[in-house]
Amino acid sequence: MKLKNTKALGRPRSFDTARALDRALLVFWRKGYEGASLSDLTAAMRINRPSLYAAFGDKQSLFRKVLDRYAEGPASHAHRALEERTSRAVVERLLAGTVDLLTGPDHPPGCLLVQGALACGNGAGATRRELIARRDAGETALRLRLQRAKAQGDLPRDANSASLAGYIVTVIHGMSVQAAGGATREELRRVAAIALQSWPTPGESHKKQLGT
Amino acid sequence: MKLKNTKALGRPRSFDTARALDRALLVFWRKGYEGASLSDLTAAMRINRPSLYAAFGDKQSLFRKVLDRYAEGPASHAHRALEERTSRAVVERLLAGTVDLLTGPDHPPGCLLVQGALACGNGAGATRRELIARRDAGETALRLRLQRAKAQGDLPRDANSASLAGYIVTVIHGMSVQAAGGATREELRRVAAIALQSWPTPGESHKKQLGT
DNA sequence: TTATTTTTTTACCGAGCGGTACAAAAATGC
DNA sequence: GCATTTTTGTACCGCTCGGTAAAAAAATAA
Repeated sequence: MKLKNTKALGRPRSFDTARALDRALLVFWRKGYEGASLSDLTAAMRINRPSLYAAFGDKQSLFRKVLDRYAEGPASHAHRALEERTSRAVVERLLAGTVDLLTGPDHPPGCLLVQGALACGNGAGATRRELIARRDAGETALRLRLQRAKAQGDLPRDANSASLAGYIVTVIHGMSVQAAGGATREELRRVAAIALQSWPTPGESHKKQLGT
Repeated sequence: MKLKNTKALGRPRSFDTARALDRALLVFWRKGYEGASLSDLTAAMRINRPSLYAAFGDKQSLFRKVLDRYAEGPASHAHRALEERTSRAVVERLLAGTVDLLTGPDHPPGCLLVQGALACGNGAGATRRELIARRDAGETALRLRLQRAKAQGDLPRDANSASLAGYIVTVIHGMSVQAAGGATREELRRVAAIALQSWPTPGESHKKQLGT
């Protein structure tokens, strides 16, 4: 953490970096990593190119900062959902919050982590892998939360945490594609409701689910 | 239909258009519409640029022909799945065939209709909308099949065909994202199995599902 | 004031993009 | 043979891409 306990030397920056990041986020969200050109970005951020490079580094570095802001801002519901008391409440809140995110009126539809760089040219391979890693991190966090639920008797002992987490994450990613295609909030809520029907009840045992 | 009842005039084409299309398909599949450059395409197709334009038109026209070939070839399981006798068999076969497609060893992972152009720059907007239309067509075909199932007593009268079709398509699109991120065939089969658990039983009635 | 530091502005770079003009090459028709 | 038709190979077009050099501008330090 850098403390600004004294006046900075040199010409002061004329823009707010957080605001500029938010504007860059909207561009990447709508157009993806490759589809967002530096001209698109600088126009939206209302800064010129050298200022962008001085403040955020190159395009890939800017995108990573945007991803961090996305996780702390628009997608922050996911962290809170994992803190619910029961696994059922966790996935209910996770799905409900995701539907709201994917169809929010103040930004492009869909999920940045999905449509940022799903398939891309050679130049964006590193960014694509970065997004895969962040999606995997989310799935892992949910899996660990479900394992805890099993230890607490909140899920059947024969429930498969990894498969259940994979299922929920799959539904979330699928809803992201649906939202990018124009699905409405109500449609996605109905999808989420059906998805929840296959959620195991604490006492119940599902024959086809085995192991950890 | 043009019949080639006589020898064609002029210099004969030195490549097989179907083979060339298959090679272009692999490039678009892996890199998406924008990520696939004309140099990528001509190199993979083993033809030069003017030959490509003469045979297939511009990039967008080539992509549409590739989409048609994708539907008739690798993704043709979907048509066959809809012909199963019961709605349960339809979705089981649809999911199983989709998992095999998404993780096939002879081509890139994932679904071309999803990762072809999910979010993109201004130049690919028309292609993006084309993919949305094709995904919607698939969802509509499934919805109509489920409506028929209801009429035949194969699904509860209070089942919502549109929501159920939306749910299955969402799972399929989500599995496509998972596959693009490296999910294995076995992982996706477990996801499909869980997704099927919320499929309604003919006689049974689900309180939260209403209407058509 | 003058020196120093940082940001802004303008202009530009080489590379790659999608797309095409043009002429040589290879077939058929006569 | 020779004209005609189509495809091939080469070389190129204007444009946009991500990224940067260089100097003017705006602040602090002395």
